[in-house]
Amino acid sequence: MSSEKPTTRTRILEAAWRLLESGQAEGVRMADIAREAGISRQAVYLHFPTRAELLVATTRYLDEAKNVGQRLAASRSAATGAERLSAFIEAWGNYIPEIYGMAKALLAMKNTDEEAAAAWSDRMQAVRHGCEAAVNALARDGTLSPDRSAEEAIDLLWTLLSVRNWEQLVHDCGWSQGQYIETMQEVARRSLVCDPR
Amino acid sequence: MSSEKPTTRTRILEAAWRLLESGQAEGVRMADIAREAGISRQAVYLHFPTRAELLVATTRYLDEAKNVGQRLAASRSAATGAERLSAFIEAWGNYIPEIYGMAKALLAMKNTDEEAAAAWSDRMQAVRHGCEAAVNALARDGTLSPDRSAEEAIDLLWTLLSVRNWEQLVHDCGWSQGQYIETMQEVARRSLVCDPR
DNA sequence: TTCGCCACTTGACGCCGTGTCAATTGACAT
DNA sequence: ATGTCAATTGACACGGCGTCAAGTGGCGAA
Repeated sequence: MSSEKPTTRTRILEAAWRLLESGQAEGVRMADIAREAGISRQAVYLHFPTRAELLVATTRYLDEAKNVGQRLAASRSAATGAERLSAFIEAWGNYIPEIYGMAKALLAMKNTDEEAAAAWSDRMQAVRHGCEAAVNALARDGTLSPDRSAEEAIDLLWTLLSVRNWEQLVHDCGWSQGQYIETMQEVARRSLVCDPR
Repeated sequence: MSSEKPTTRTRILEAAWRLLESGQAEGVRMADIAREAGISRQAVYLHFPTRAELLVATTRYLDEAKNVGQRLAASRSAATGAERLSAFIEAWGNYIPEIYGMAKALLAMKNTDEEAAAAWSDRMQAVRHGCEAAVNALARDGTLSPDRSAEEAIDLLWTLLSVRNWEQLVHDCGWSQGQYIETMQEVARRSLVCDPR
């Protein structure tokens, strides 16, 4: 349905991806993407009506290429709820840096663009479902901390794992990726698991 | 040095404040502020060279009016480190909603404007110092969790208390302010205090 | 009173980035 | 040869920010 030839459309998506990934996010204009794709600025508009839709399409393209679904699926096979929680944090946490450029651009557009906001919210709901699954696994085991409702636990975990938090710890505070993962796992365990082993 | 007459400058600052506070942040243009202040758009430029500087001046004005320093000082008088941590989280957490409009605007500008980025970073460093003081108090008591260096503990607390996290929990997840404060206190306690009472 | 200063006004303009439009080119298919 | 379709070139409108220049009106000093 969608993968036969190295089309212009694809070249645009890859150009956008390349620029966003290794990039000052905000500084990626339509003209830049066009140049990177070796195409005129107007040609981009032949394929994507607005900048927002191009960004959204790029996220989808990325998700496909990077195969998020499959990665997060790994956490589903964990035996206990606590293990599942850790596996999920590791899977998602290691995915963040790969989508960070995109995320930053989308997050910036979110303020002004309805569509970008919807797209971002959609992606984040997917993460939230992962959080929900992890919390449910804990609840099933009876190891979910009793201090919080399941709903609150999900909200909390989801917030803890936000891209912004990753950005602040890894970029602003200079944490390593490993440090980030381990700490998040531990904070989550201590905050959500009733007898944090 | 700065408070004698209800000057135009002040009216501008108050107009900006009013709009940002009860507002769609991003939708606050120079022209809007001017109109709100009952002044021509150009007159604003007679007092503030750029939008960024106006926003920065507005934060300063707000800080003065709301008296952050004094509020955070309260947490300094707590007896134990753990109490100090809780008091600090409460003080800062309750301050966030009052500056949220400003914060949002500044945060949005941060992407593109050097000066806004610096101003925001400056404000956030102040919060970080509060975090540092709380962590140091724990360390002095010997109740700082041994799993983390003091530096890491500060980074973690600072991140936990970010405006973005407040926004996500209170606005996106619909938490009440009380729910937010209590949960943050508990997560911080469990993550940073060695024998979380 | 008159002059000059100063804050402010009005209105126009340039810059930049997004998005639109129209006219043209060139390849490929039939 | 002709039609189609992707892409090109170049121009333009719009919205925001910031600048510039030429007023206007009020108030204090001479």
